[in-house]
Amino acid sequence: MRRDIFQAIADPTRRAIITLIAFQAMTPNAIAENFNTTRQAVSKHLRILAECELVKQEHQGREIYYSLEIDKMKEIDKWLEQFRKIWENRFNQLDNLLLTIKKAEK
Amino acid sequence: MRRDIFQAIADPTRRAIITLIAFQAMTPNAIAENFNTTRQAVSKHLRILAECELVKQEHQGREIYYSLEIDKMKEIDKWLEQFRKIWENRFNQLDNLLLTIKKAEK
DNA sequence: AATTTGCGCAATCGAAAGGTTTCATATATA
DNA sequence: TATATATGAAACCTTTCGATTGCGCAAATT
Repeated sequence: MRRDIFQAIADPTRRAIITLIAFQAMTPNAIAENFNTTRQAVSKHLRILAECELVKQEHQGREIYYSLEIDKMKEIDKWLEQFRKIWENRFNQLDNLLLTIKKAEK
Repeated sequence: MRRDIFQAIADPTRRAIITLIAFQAMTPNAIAENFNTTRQAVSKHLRILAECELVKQEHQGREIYYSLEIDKMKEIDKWLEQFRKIWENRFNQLDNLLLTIKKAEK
């Protein structure tokens, strides 16, 4: 199935996993210890994250270390870009308003 | 049901709606004209967006104008913050590497 | 060689998602 | 007042999601 990064971060457990492995690679078992679910459930989440290339695997013996593909996260940032322009502009408008008020006070 | 902004933006149609009404308020009918679904389907999406306060309504006679609650979008940005630090740091590391190479060339 | 450990995969299940159709209601228009 | 229009809500259906259970396989350990 076609996976999407926005769909990937929709699930709270997956967001937690992302945060967890952002700084250090971890095995499925180690990750699962942090949640109230089975290892298999975590494994499924990892598969979804891997499908949309949000995580990368590093095999080491029988263990698999998962780590965050940080560049992929930029895609979310990229989508936000269009809106950031708006809210920054709003802020400028507020600036202008405050300036107008100050002028009026003089 | 408890709605979540990340769940809200998981659906591609909802993301398109968000982009559509980011700059100007629109009625459900006008919004629906842009998609290959019924007005009722769009209405459902709007309800979900309203539930997590991503859109605000402005009643005007029998019409309802929907517009984006831009501040709510910042919550996504806020979550991204922690990762932005990482990828900016990566960039600095690359900078340092390039610097080291330059030094070595001398 | 036998057993334990780490892992992914497949089957199954209940809940939720997203869509359509049908309706009820309020406002505009004839 | 009768009719058309804009909208939300409810009922229903199919697909997808997230979780569990049971399994098989490869690597480590005994």
